[in-house]
Amino acid sequence: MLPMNTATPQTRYHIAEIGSLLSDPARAAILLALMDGTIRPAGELARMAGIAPSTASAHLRKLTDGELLAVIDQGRHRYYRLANDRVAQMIENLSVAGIGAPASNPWRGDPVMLRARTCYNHLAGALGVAVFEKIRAADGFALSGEAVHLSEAGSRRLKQVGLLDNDDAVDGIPGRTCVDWTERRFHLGGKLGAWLTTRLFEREWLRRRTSTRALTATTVGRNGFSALGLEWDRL
Amino acid sequence: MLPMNTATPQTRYHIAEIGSLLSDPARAAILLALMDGTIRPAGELARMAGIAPSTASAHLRKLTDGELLAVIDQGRHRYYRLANDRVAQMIENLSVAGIGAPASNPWRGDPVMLRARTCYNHLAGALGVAVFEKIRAADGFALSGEAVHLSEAGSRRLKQVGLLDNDDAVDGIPGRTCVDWTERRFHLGGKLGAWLTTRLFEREWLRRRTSTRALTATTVGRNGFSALGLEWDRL
DNA sequence: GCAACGTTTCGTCGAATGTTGAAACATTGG
DNA sequence: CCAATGTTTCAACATTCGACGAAACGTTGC
Repeated sequence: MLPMNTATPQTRYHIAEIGSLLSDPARAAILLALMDGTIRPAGELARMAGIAPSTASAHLRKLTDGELLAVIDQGRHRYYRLANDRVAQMIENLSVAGIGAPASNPWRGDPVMLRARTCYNHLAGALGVAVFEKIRAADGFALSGEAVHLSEAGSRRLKQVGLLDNDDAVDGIPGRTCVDWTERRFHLGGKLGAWLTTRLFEREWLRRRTSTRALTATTVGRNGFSALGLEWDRL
Repeated sequence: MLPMNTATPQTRYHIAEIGSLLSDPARAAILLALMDGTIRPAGELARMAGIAPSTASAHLRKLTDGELLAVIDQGRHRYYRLANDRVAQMIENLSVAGIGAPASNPWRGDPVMLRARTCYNHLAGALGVAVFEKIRAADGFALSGEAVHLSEAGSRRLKQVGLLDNDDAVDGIPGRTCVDWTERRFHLGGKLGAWLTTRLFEREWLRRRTSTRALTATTVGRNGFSALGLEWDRL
């Protein structure tokens, strides 16, 4: 046997391992079902993937062993979730490249998804990117590498538009920059991103569309974003 | 059977299909071998992956059918290459998330790779991002979406530092913004990125390290980058 | 305790996939 | 035209992997 490429000794197995986890439609369905950041029990995931509970159990075991999923024990239920937002990002990226007509890609075609959607547990799409940019433009973020923290100015800005109260403690919440695959720019991820997104739901700025990751802005939200310098209708 | 998730009808199969292609170590090795943008004949890829030519042929067929690879017929040789830089990017992204200790990720640990490397056929890493930023800061790019073209000012800047000649016709070459996974910023991809990178090799600013995608700057290159406002040693 | 419920384990079946050598096909160069 | 070289096809084999039902395991609530 002639000498082979030794430059990437373990990476190939690493890639193959992740590929194996993604190579099954049932597992893909499970991952996609959790892409909105929800936490779901095994039986429900089985139903959503269209397979028997026992089959799902095997798949879930593989996915957790592979550290793509994490599990939360709660009595006779076992709730599964994506291990972290990197996994979500990876999956979002995956379906963009490669096979088939670009039309088969939901993010290429669906303007509703392009405008505003959740990526794992935080805001993505044109709106996600725009919000990130507006806050950053106001020096609202302390950035170092991919780490993000809300600055003094950022807190002030959020209070101005009514998204932050005086007794909220968000200074310490760590965020991360997250690449928005449709916009090819950054949006806010990490715990800070999740917090802000939760707040947008609480304050009723945004509402989830049924059975999609797409989001719509309420009238309150439109006004709020407008106060941030963003016009929903122009996104 | 209870109702299942109909929100993503075909995406799951799409993901599973790409996952299947990545799920084999031999195929992963083939893809990794082409990650530096090289074009290689089937036999060589077989050798690099450590498999028989007949086996490699089967894998290559799958990869081309899946549009992850493209093939260039040239006499009795068939040269394979990555289908496009999206595929390269997807693979680079893949190995970041998921299984195993982060230490097993080459881009996390290797400072040489972090500083300058090729992504498919163009420049990436800290240098790639910095070059993109410097040219952009000088209004050197016409940006629209992910499309990039070199502007008047950009041509002028490149001529100043000796990377562009008067008889070069680069106005029409289409570039694309490409997300740099280690830096979490943009660098220049597409045909324009490939052109610039080729030019950097031609002018001997950069040299490939043996058997890696990592790059080193020559003395000429250091001076050149310095003229662009970049200090190689500070990257 | 006991019944109901959710989840996992186990055994088995069938389909899909990777592997190879030998043979066929294609191209080049004498 | 023929030999050498590179690539693909073919047939056969071994292995892996997903699917399911039945049974075991664990938890909750009466």
